[in-house]
Parts: sequence; structure tokens; C-alpha cells
Amino acid sequence: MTGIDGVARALGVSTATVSRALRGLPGVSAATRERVRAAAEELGYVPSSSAAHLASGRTMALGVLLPRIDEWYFAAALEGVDRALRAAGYDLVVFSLGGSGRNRERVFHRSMLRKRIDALLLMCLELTPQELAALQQLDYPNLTVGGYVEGLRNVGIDDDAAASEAVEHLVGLGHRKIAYLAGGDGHGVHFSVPSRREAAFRRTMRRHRLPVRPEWMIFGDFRFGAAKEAAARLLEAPGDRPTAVFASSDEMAFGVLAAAQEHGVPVPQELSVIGIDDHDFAAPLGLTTIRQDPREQGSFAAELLLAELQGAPPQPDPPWRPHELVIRRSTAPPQEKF
Amino acid sequence: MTGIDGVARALGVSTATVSRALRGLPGVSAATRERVRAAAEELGYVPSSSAAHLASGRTMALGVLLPRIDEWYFAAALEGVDRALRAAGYDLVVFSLGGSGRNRERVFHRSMLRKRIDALLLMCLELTPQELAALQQLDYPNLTVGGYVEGLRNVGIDDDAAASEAVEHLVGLGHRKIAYLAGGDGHGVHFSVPSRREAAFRRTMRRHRLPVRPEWMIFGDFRFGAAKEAAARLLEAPGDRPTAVFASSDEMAFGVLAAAQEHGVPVPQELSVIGIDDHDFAAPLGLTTIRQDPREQGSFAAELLLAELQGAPPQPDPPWRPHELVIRRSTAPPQEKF
DNA sequence: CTGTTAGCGCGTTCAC
DNA sequence: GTGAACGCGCTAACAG
Repeated sequence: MTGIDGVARALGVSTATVSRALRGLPGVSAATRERVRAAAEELGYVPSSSAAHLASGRTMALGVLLPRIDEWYFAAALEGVDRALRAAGYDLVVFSLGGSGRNRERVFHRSMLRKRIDALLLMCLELTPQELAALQQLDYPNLTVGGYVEGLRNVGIDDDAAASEAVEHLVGLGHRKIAYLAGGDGHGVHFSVPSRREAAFRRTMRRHRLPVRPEWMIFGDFRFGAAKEAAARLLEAPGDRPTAVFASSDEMAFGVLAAAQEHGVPVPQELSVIGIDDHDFAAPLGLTTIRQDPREQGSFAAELLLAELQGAPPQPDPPWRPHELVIRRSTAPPQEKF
Repeated sequence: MTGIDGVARALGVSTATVSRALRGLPGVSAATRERVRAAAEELGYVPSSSAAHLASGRTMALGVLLPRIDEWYFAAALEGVDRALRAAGYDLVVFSLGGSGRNRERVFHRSMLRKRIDALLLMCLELTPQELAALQQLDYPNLTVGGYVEGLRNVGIDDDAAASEAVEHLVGLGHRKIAYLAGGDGHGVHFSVPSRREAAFRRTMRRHRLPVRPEWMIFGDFRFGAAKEAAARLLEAPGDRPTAVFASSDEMAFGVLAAAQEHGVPVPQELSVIGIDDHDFAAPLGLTTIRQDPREQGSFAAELLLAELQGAPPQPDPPWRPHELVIRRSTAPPQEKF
């Protein structure tokens, strides 16, 4: 709990010298620097981030605002962010909306504004105009990851292309009767990814002159349980059945697989299933999917922000992060039934 | 970006009055208080947490140190912590070891020590004696959640009892040939939960005079893929086959279900499966399990720490958090084969 | 290469 | 009920 002057006094040098030595700034002889390091180590001295912030204007911390932590994409992206920050000596401050829109106001008008962070990452959120204004007023360097906000730069995959490639894969296999399993709005926290993917689905279907049947547009809220139930209803419905389902997330695709299994519908013989994500379970379950890498996206976004904090010119338009079709056992040509 | 004196000047009062009014301290007339509030709102004033920290000694932030963010238990517990903190106006600083032991040293000797937090939560970690000493020296109020560290208080379920009840359930159904699927050490970050559960398994088996067969003690590293492969090897092995598997986490139990399905082993007729967690997928998949609630555990732990920060006497020994057997479709009496 | 000094923006005594 | 002044622990600008 020693302060900087404790170290300084112990060595008979000034606090400025200690500060410079410890931060690797020039203007300190190698000998002094070593003595300072040793003394700091000895005394267990670590600078106070608050005092350093006050004096320097930098908090050495980055904030992440997200809808909730306990969801595959968010947790993985957060891990990626943290990895990048660690490498740069930054700390991570997390603001979760906790799955409800309730405390948005509080977050935007209290926590975030307490000058605890140097930059802000928004994860998969849509903002109201007021919130956007509040954000711009703070003028932290900021970035969106995995979502689109008008007027903010975004890091993530090209959801249009990704969804479109999924459909192309199915169509290429010969499918014409394709159902779409839509994701939700993040438990009360609207975001724009689901609508992009759905729009891409519709567009691609239209391009191939394939019908988009309303009863085959089902909703799974990005969750296993809900997706399984929706898929079960789809499979139980009388009349025509789709030969393929495009689930707009892997977790929902798993729900489709579970429903198909319970209904005795063999995959891929009678039903092809494709997802988006390449969730950890996808490979062992043999799910064909469009892979994305949230950890990489988080790291990439954090590094972009860190570079700007270190004076790099803001990159106006970050490149799409890669996605890739991974073909496994859950998709195959449709089996004609006469 | 106005400071406290901006507000003070705008009203012709002193900064002390502004500070008192905004924090709800006594000694301010209702009228002045309201004028201050209005002006602060108007000017968009929010106190700097760093300055407040320096002046008051409190950061109004809590730190969480965990092995990695992107795992079911950790992410959910973190969400619970965040919920409790939000309610109390605290911020959350996350230190992830990122799945490797590499940066432990850095975390313990730099980040954590930068006086950014008022208290620290350790999630599922084991500490070296040196680390424990470093921690005690910091003398933050601290707590372990979901893991056991000698000398620190722990919040979590009674893993002994939980694992034991799982075995009792199987034994009660008539199973005598029970395999155990062990979890790993958190990707290089040792922790003590796996060994507790395994010990409880062995003890309970012994109590019932049931054999613990080495070839039925398999390892799944707490992950779906690894668990599925281990279970597949178990099912393929020549000779006797267990009638039940106790997986020490739900995610691993899912791996067993997947392997059983691929090998045409019907669950629960020829194989009963039980897990621990009550993961989101457990109900839709019909998995019998021992439920725990990591969100609640996180909230509970955070509230304990917050109470102590507000002067409550430290609770020496937090009560076990509840767990509960949830019986679903994956367990049944063994089917005798003659 | 090193030391001195002046704040950073607040909370907190004391006075009044 | 209110204000003036001090200091939290550090960095940055300037002197030497």
C-alpha cells in the first residue's frame, strides 16, 4: 500500500524519477531504473489507476456494453476483447444490460459517464436516438461489434453474405422447400442482426424464384428450447414439409436437430439443417454451418480501439470479419418422395 | 464534461454543497438540493470515479477474477454478479485468465493491484501459496464463488452432496454398473470442483458396496466434444457396458447423449445419463440433472461483499447455495439383459 | 539525467 | 444550512 513517494524516499530520489523509471520513459539511467524497479518490487508498490488517471487523463481501461453476458456470442467476444486488452495492459469494465431494457437509462446516464474508461465497445445493440446522442456527447472512441448502429463503425461478419451463402448451399444441393428459423431481439434488447439475416434469406430465395412460405418462417428467439418447439410444430404440421431448415444461429439449429430426432425425421435424409456460428457443439454434432469467430472479432475490435487511443488515425470503415461455410453431415440433397 | 465546480458556479453555491446535494447527504435544504439536481442534469454533470476514489477511498467497483469468460458457469455467474452490482450502483471489472495460466503473474501483480476495485471475487480458481499471500496482502474483502480455496470463504453448492445425490438417484433406480465422466482443470487453470465431485462419486459407490471400475472412469474435460469422444470409446469397448453414466457437468452429459444416439444405444432403456448444472439445454433434451443456479450464486456472492463494504460484519461462513435433483427422461431403471 | 512544482476533480474536514 | 481550504497519489511541464 506504499505510494510513489514511499519508493522515492526509500531511494532518495524524486517521485518523478520513480514514475519515469517504472513506466519505461527515457531520461533515466539504467542503473537508477534498476534500483527503482527493485525497490518498487520490494515494497509492493503499484501505482493507483485513479491517481494516474487524474494526472494523465488516461484510465487504461476499456468499457464493453452488451445485452447480457451469458450467451455464446457475447461471452466469446468478451473473451476476445479481454485477451487483446491484457496484452496492452488495459483493464476491462463490463456493463451488461442483463437481458432487459430496464436499466439502459441508468447505464447510459450514470455508469458509463463516470469517466472510468478510455473507449467503449458496443456489442450487438441498437440504440435509441437519445442514447446515440448521449454516446456521441461522451466522445469516447467507440465501435460496434456484432451489430449495426447507424453512424457508428461496426466490426463483424457480413451478415447479408453469410445468410445468403447458407441459402445458396441448400439451393445448390437441390432444395426448393426451405424454412427459415429466425432469431429474436436479444431478450428485450433490440438489435439488427436478425433482420439482416432474414432479409438476406428472402432476397436469396427470390433470386432463385423460390417461394417464401409464411408458415415456414418460424421463430426461435436465438435459443435452443424455443427453436426446438418451433421446429416441432413445423414438423407436426399437416401437409407439405420443408426439405431444409436454415436456422439463423447454431444454437437454434441444435433445437431443430433435437426436434427432428424426436419426431423420427432423419437428418439429412429427410431434412437438411444449416446454422450460423460454428458453436463448440457444431462439429461434434455434425452440423453444417457458416462459421464466424466471435473471439477474433472481439480482439480485432479492441485492438482497433487501442490503436486509436495510442494516436493512430481512426480507421473509417473496418473490414468485414471472415465467415466460411463448413459442410458437415447435416446437409445433403433432398430425397425425392413420390 | 463539466466538473463539480461548473455546477457550483452555475448556481452560485460551493462545490461542497453540490457534492452533498447529489449524494443525498444531510445538511442541504430541500430547495437547494433540487436546484443542484436540476443543474447537474442540465449540464450533464457526472462525477469522475477516479477523483471520487482519490478523495473518498472508494472506487465503487468490484473485480472478478476467473479462468475464462466463455464457459456456461462463468458467464452465468458473471451475469449474476453484474445484476447485483448494478442494483447497488457499482461497476464490474473483469480479469480473465483467458484459459491459460500464462498471465496469472501479470494479473496478480499488476492489474489487480492497481487499486481499481473495492473488493474481489475469485471464480473457480485454485491459488498458489504465493498468489494467496499476494491476495491477502491486498486486503480487499474477497470471496470465492464456485470453487474452494483454503483460507478463503466460498459461495457455491455443496459439491459433495450434489454428486452424492446423483449417484444415489442412479443406485435407487437399481443401477450397479455406473460410469463416471470427470471434468478437467479449466484449461490449465486448476480448480478443485472436479476432484470433489469425483471423490463423492467414489465414496457413494463404496458406501453401496459397488465397484468403481477404472475403465469406467473417463475424462471429458467439462466439454461437449471431449465428453462425446470419451463416451463413444466407452460404448465401443468390448465386454461389459455400464448401465448408467454420471457426467459431472451437463455439457458433458450432452456429449454422452450424442454418443449414445450415434451408437444406437437407447436412452434411458439401455443407458441412463445424469448430469450436474441444469444447463439451458437440459430441459429440452430431457436430461436428468442436479440443478444449480450460477446466476444466483454470483448475485449472492456480490451482495455479501457489498454488504461488507457498507460496514456489515463479515459473515464467516456463507451457507451452501441450493442444488436440487431434477428428474427427466434420461434416467430409468436398468433393463436387465439375460 | 534528475528534482521541483503545479494541478487533475473530487470528498472531507473545519469554520462560519 | 453553507462555504473555504486541504489533500487523495500521481503525471507533466519546466528547471537545473
